[in-house]
Amino acid sequence: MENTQQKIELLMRCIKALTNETSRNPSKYVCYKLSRVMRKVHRYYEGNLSQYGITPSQFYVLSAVWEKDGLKFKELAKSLEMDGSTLTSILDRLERLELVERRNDPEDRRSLLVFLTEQAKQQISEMAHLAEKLDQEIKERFTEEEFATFERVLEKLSLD
Amino acid sequence: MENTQQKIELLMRCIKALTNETSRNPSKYVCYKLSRVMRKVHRYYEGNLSQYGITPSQFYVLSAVWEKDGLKFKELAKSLEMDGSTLTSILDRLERLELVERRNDPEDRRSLLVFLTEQAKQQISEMAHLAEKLDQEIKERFTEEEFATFERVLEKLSLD
DNA sequence: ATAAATTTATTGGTGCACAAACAATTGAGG
DNA sequence: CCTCAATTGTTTGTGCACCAATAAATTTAT
Repeated sequence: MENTQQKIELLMRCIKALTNETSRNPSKYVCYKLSRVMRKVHRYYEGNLSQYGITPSQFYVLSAVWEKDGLKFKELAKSLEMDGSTLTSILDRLERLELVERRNDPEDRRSLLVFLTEQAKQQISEMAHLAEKLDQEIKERFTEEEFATFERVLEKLSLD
Repeated sequence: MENTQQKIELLMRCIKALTNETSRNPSKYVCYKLSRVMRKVHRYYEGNLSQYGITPSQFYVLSAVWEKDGLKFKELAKSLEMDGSTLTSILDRLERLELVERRNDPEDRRSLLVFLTEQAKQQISEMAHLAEKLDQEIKERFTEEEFATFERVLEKLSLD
């Protein structure tokens, strides 16, 4: 009887530990989990993209410009949900790498338009291919349904 | 007949757009989705934790020290999977805020031990309570099974 | 038409995140 | 011992990410 009681207590402690209900460890927080995983995946992309001399964030910007060449700075920032000042600094680096070009908007002198350089146009599809491969590697580790749920939750969280 | 053909083409384009198979938009990449959501959730935590004058990362460090007071710098960095130099700068700020204290390790003069201050001990449980509330708000938006799958995928990604 | 409000991109400042170089200390092998 | 290798934490440098303040241009209101 006592033995049973002890077993029950042990099991309850296990459950609490597993569900992190009373733990003080930060790994119980959604935000912490997200940032940890994001950093890990980011480093993985980073290590692979480094052969092109660019970072993941720079790659996202290039992809967005690739999708719509010559779009406005403002639209670019909006589509990437990125603060304008962050985009400014990324464009500075991409321009120094001669992958991107800023041109004046003939219709609004406050605004500016962003274009890929010829060099970037030649490289970007190869970069995208690499990124897709990395994605595939990640997805392979899960069932389709599992990963679909994962992405659905991400999608829902990115709204609001 | 032609009409049917057109419909099929339209539907196929829809499916491609939905599955992002051929899209150049960066939002198709797992890494991009992760970082976007992470930033969003991070900002949400940040806005709430700001009443205590700390950032999410600082909160994670405080929580980890709260869990095990006086642990070694090295162990702390390892448990948070955080680069040593990052932890150094966070501890600098937490020490300036008088929430944390660095002490020499009597057993190894290279090593140092990290402690919460009295002030931090008084505040940390309230902070943790807030963070749990924020987590709860996020989880409420999904079914239990959905979120469990989400966390399981995160967990699996954070390994290896 | 002109002053005021709004929009657009940049700058400056803070706080991560990480790699590389470094100084101090400890451990191991000769 | 004593040198050489390994470990520990900090510093330095780069790249985001975001806020607040700014300057230039445009729009609105009067």
